[in-house]
Amino acid sequence: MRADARRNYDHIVATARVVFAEDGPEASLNEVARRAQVGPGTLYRHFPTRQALLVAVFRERIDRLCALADELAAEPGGDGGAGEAMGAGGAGREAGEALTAWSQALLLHAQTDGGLSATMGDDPGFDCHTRLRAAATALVDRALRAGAIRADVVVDDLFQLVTGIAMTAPKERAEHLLSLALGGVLRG
Amino acid sequence: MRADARRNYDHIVATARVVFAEDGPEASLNEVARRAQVGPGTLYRHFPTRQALLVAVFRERIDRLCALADELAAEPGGDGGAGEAMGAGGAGREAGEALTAWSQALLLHAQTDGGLSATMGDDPGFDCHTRLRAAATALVDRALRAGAIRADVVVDDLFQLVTGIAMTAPKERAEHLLSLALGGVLRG
DNA sequence: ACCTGAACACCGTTCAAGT
DNA sequence: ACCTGAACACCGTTCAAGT
Repeated sequence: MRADARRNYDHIVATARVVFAEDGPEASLNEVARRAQVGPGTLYRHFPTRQALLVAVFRERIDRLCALADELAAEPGGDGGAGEAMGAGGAGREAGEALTAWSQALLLHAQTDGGLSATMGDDPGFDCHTRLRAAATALVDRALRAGAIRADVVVDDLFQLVTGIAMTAPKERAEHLLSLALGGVLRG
Repeated sequence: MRADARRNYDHIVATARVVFAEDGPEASLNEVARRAQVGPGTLYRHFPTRQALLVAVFRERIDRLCALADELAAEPGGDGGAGEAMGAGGAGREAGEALTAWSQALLLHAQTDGGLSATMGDDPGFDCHTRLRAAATALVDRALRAGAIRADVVVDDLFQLVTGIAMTAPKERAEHLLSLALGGVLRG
């Protein structure tokens, strides 16, 4: 990558971060190009779709979310064995708490600066949604094995509840709504 | 209202119903005007905002939802008295079932032809959201008095959960998600 | 190789001119 | 009193022409 191209790329991402924060994820791409002082063609060369630009802007945050999921999944108290299928033991409680904690982090991300848009639409090459889904799967599976959540819950349920709440609820109510929704997901 | 104006009005609504069903609630208003064979100015004269047009298209459906809420709220088994605050009695169960049934109807409406958009944004003069909210309040209050739902639940929680699910979940999964979410709302 | 920016087809919205 | 449709300022996106 040539030096001027690299500079343009970085400058576009930095500008887009500001513009998305101001105007939301539907912000005008021409406006981004204008403020980054490049032609619209240059923006489209680097980021052929809006998704691609959103992903570039939110990449770090998504990395952090994946890392958090990995940490939480690696904690002790994972499996509870067959005898603990009803989730009465401490392992079930910890698995449920880990899932709750991660859901809260995902909700916070989705609510901040339109992080949701970057996270959801699938995108060849990076595919945030798939990565987050994989990270979350470990947590959900562990909770299922420990009997901490309803047996008919799947990973996508978690995503759809969290993203739905992020889209509709005012910021102050979102946590409360998540606690309601998780109340139906968790057991006991 | 002059005869030709009335005819234009009706024709615009009928055309919009088709176009919204085809292209979703973000469909081009110029396209609606074109297909209704009126100038864009005529459309804007009758419907100063997109909301106003959406409301006109979905008015009947919203009326039906309000009527359903009224019926369900008028059913027997409403209050359980102070002694039944833990929701153990049949009245609590019925109040919970009524709330569940109405939530399912609201979900169905929100999922069909972008009914959500018409329902939500507030709109002086008709204000679907306010009307639906009032209708739902009776059901939620009754459920609260009967102890059928968590004490910290408010009407808006119900709306935000249902609309969030309608926005994010694929049609086939929506009912399952609603059952999860209501599992956290309901008691027992 | 990469950038530029004029150009295209659209959008929502308005408003002078008509009937 | 109501309708018309050209016009305006925008949008996303493309692509010949430049360096």
